[in-house]
Amino acid sequence: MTFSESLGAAAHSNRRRDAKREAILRGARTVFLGSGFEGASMDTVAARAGVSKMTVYRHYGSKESLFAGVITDLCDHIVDNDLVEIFEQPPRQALAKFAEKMIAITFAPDTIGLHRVVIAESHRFPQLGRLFYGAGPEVCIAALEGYFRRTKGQRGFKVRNPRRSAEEFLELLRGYAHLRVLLGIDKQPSTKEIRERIDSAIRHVLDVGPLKASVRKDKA
Amino acid sequence: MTFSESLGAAAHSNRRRDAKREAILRGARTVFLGSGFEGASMDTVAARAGVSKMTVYRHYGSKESLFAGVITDLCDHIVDNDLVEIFEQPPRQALAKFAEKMIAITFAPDTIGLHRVVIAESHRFPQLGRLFYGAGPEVCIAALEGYFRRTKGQRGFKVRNPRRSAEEFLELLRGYAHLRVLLGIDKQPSTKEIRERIDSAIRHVLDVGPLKASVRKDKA
DNA sequence: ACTGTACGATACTCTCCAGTATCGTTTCTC
DNA sequence: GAGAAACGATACTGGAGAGTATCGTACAGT
Repeated sequence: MTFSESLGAAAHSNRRRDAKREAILRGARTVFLGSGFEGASMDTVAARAGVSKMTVYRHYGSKESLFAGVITDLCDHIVDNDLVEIFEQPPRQALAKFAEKMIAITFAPDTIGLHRVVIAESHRFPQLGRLFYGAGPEVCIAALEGYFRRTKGQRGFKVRNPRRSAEEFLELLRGYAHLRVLLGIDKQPSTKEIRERIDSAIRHVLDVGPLKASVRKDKA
Repeated sequence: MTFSESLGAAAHSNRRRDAKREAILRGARTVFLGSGFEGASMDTVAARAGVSKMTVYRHYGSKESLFAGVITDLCDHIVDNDLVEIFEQPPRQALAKFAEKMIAITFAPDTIGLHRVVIAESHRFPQLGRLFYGAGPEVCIAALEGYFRRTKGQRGFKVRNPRRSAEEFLELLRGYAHLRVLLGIDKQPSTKEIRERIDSAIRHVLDVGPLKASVRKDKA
């Protein structure tokens, strides 16, 4: 929810205006994520949104403002589903499920584009860097950290510092596969690599038996 | 493009010309890393290099060509020292030394700027993404992979797949600290975080004996 | 000293693009 | 159905920046 939206749009519930605003946002999203801030032109945005350029400027006073609106909107929807309920199952399944969710979010085309453009423009818009990190990575890290904190002391966990382990789990998940996608070298990581990464991440925080045979909670 | 130019310049060793070319490259490096490709202007580059704009165009025929030259030159010098001799010591010291080296390279301002700009422009210049990855991360991964391969079977190593372990070691090293710097949130990781990351990375690939914090006596 | 090549300075062209102005038309609200 | 707000189309301004032209000057090698 953007400030101007929650104010101006809620005051008068103009259906037509909101639809246009949404169209502008969608068009601008495509263009900005594809061409970056400098590379995008307002004419292209207007054309892509199927809207007159004047309409764009009636809604967003400047290119900067529109860009900020696009990024803010995207950041609001990076992690839409709540991650808490995932953890209501045995550790291995919980972490595996969480990992799959993380992979799906991280490598979603919009997330990749957002990632790229925010890194590129973090000089011009320093606040957007913080916004993105807080709405994306930080949310995921915090969710996992909370889980580790709740399960602290339970057998089977190799967690000493919940915060550290949460970061490390997610770092092993994305790793260089993420960079390769950001650089356009790979389009997506292979399913094999995803499987291996999930396995490694879980092994890093859980005491997994030497082989596939999962050792249940017996005494040591 | 770059190849023909570098040949032509080497054919006649004109000292003055080479000095100018070097100055242009230095100036362009600063401007491009600071403002990105679109954000940089050729006038600024010329001024920064202390050179006429015409001179810039006599050396590099276009902005694209100059940009490619800058990135190529930077990629040639990401990992300048040879990493092999580092490994000629006991595993822990070897890995610790290697890790410090990697941290220093990864978080060097020029590397950060290069990273940022290559990610940003990987659409416009797809080959530069591959060039960067091959000259930076890939070199480091391969060096560590080679070490793991040579020490295969030795006691103390938790390496099953040398390639995977090499990637994971480096991923734990940079992790979100790297992203935070790329986003301009942090200027550099703290020395404490660096220490912890090196420790985690080594623990991930080495069987480290139970140290101080291993015994859980806190939090009932 | 001589000649060719590289450099500097300035001014110029051309294109692209952000943002504005105008005004007629559509659509929502009451 | 009337009035108000929003939209569309088009043309415009002003500025920034890539790349060029010209010509006079500085420097290298013989």
